[in-house]
Amino acid sequence: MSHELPKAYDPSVIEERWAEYWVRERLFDVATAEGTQEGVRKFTMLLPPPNVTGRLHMGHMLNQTEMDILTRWHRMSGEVAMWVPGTDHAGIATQMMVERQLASEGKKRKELGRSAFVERVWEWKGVYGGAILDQMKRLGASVDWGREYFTMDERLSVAVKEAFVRLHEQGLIYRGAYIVNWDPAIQTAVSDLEVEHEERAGKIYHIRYPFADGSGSIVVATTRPETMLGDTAVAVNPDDERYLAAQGKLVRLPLSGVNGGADREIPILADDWAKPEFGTGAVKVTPAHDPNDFAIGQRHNLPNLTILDETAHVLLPGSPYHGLDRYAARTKIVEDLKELGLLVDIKDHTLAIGVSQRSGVVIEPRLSQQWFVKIQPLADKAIEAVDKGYIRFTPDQYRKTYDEWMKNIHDWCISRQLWWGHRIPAWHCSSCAKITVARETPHVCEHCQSKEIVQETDVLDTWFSSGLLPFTVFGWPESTPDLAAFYPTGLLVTGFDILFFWVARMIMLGCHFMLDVPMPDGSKRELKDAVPFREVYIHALVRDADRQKMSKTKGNVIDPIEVVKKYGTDAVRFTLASMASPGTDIAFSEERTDGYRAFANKIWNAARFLFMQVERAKEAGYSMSMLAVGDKVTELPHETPLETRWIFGRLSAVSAEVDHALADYRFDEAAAAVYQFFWGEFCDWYLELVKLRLEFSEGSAKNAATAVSLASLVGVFEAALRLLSPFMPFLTEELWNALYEGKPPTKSIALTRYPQADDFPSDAASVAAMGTLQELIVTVRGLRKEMGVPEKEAAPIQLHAENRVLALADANADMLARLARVASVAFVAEPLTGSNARSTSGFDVAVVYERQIDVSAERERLTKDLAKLEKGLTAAERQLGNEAFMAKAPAHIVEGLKKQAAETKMLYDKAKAALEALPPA
RNA sequence: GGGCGGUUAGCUCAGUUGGUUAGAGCGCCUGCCUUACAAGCAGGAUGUCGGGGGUUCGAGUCCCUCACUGCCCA
Repeated sequence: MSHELPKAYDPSVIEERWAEYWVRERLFDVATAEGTQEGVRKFTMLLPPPNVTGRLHMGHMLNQTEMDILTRWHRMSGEVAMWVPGTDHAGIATQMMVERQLASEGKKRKELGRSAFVERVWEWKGVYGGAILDQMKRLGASVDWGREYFTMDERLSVAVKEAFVRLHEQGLIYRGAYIVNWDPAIQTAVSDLEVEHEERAGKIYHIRYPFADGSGSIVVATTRPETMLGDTAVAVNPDDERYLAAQGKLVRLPLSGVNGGADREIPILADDWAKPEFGTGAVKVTPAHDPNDFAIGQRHNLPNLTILDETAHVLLPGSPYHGLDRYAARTKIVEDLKELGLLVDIKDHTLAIGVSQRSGVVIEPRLSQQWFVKIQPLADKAIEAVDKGYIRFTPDQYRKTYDEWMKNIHDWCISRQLWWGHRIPAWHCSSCAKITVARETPHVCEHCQSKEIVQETDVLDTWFSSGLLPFTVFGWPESTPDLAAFYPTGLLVTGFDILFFWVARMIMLGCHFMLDVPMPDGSKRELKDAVPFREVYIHALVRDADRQKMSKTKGNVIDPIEVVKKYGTDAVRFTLASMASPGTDIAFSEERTDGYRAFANKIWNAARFLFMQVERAKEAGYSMSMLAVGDKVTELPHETPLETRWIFGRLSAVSAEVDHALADYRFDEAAAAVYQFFWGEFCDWYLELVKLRLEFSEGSAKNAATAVSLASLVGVFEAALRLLSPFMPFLTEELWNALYEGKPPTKSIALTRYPQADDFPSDAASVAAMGTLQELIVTVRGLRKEMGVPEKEAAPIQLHAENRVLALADANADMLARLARVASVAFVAEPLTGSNARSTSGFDVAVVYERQIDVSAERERLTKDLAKLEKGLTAAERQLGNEAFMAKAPAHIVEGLKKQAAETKMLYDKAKAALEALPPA
């Protein structure tokens, strides 16, 4: 403690040092052995793997702050706390990133070829892929770096392959031609979840299709005229009387002729899908380019005519539209229809359009061969797991959201037409056209033994591998000690945006695969132990200070690293924690962060003060020894002054409060409790009061009260640092180490014990007595201010109260003198009601000071007070006069109200007397 | 179209199973360079709890309804 601390806290000079130290010393790595010990409590959690191409954003920082607070809290509470980090190979994003890089060199992916391209991606990953985890390291996330993974790691790839093969063997994976969401920019299928629905202003076109027999025509309505080239029918509702005669007829499809040939003829059929009230009531059916039309096509055995290629250009050799982009084709087709007199009408229409979340282009529904997971059997177990309470959601409302989604789930398209990702372990045979799915690369077709086999070119959806992580990170399919020790994990903390993408899929896949893995003791695993995690905490969105969603286009994105540079990691963490009330979005404001930087500075200065005192004490001959880590303070020597008994009592209560709040994921309440204690009680009151005891000037005698005060000051501060540590790990690490003069009992404050309520003596009488003194001090301060007593001038007071209070004031006259500049206390028998007096429920107090009374201000204050008191009194009396209330309300409520009414009456009378005593205006 | 949430001080938000006269931080106003801290100290002002109706001895809290607003799904 001999070193000097700078006057103001500068996080930038300490944070990087500690961040590096924590990683270098491997402080948060967990050995498997620790997790397998009998009776040891475990807290295990997976980091939602950030995208390997990503940079840390505010959402990550919130997510990681919450996880780090919880992990540090559990760790300090004596549990084996393991938080596993890793990154996701992010198939589409990474491939796009590298393609962009290639483009800048004038190269194309397809020119490079698959294996060279994949090699290139690995190179890219090696150079840039660690960025986001480096950012995490800098922010001090207390993760187990020894267990860091990447979803494309060899061992995880083996697991992915195994999962695929097993699902296939179980008949839960199939391949087929279905309409999928096709991204024409990236040229791959994407899942339903990767499509965002937007409302856009568009048009609806009414087009006349002439009957083939020349007997008339029918008008269809469509928002996508260009797809008419692929029409294979027109549908009308079977009950639509307008079209009864038309059913069964053929129409000649305009513009459909190729190479100058005749237009195709297609049937008019009846199908419920056609809604009479929509458009003209007749719809064109394009099975290969619309999911609903595809379903109609299935019902009526229509041919599927693909007329758009993988890039959404017309694919119809011989047609004048061949090669045109979908929108160019639309323009031209509309023009041509107009010319032919077949365009009946164009109306404005708001259409719901699917946009690829990845590339931003409009999704083109496309018929293609894809791989799917038959999801219902998995979903059934996933529903049961949550339904039976094996997995608990916080906030609880997400349980419903989850349930809704899970009950309306569709088969999952898991194939992607990409090169970067886990390649599907299936081989196509060119001899018999059958497919061989295998763990090891096969040499021959398993059906016909032909050697003409070639591996499937598609890769798996990235979420397929992420969904397996809760068990693959621990070694599945091998039965490893880690898997036995750490599965299921305890908690998952994430945002609602990936509830379906990831959370739901982990639950489905975990429940499915882990049910087959026996328990560590060899018994059969049940669903409750097959779940990937027991709790899910879903946090809100971080918005900007104006509650706007952050977006690159709006330009209101806050870079957490920038804010951290400006205010320090601890201040940003504290801001996020203090605003993280479950279910409420966070409006991130720098003003707030500035406030928490001030909090950090406050603590820093409290430490400076404390170190200063310890120095002086040493010079005065006091010896100081720190408590051993984890030692409880069970009882205090009888010389212990009131304020020290009080602060220990408060410390005990706050420890309990923080513990409860964190157990309920109430980061906001926990942060507020620590903040209020540290600043509002420890700094504002305790430090000021303890100054009374720390008299080290020459000539003052050594005494027990000083010794115990000094030891308590240091002890309470040390414990408070531990209490704060999960929220502000950097500041507390620095000060805690300073406290031990570079010889700390453990390698980090993060490895000490979290303060528990019964670690400290809690004396209710002292806490109550301090409460009375605080009220007295605050009241006197207020009076003095009002009366214009100069700040530095001491003034006598008069006090009227019961003996208990008088005795307290008498015994603690030094406190009153120090904190309220009380020169002397006179005890008076009569109630005090003058304009220099104030009354509380416990006492009347008057400040004795000659002054110019601001009569009008005083009258205003008293009149306001009186009105408030009268209102309260009326309400209370009405209640007490209410027989029903007296009869039905519980006794303690009635008692409380009676007591309160009496107090209010007393205060009312006094205020009234004071008002009447004022000289007339 | 279906579902879920929100509306409390100037701003951002708390408010436990209904229980006494609704809180915090920031901001605002006033006075202080009080030897840890001006990133500070002390004092102060600020609310028809979105509107209406109901249940109850008692409603910010429960129910109905309306308005506004956000999100998810189709």
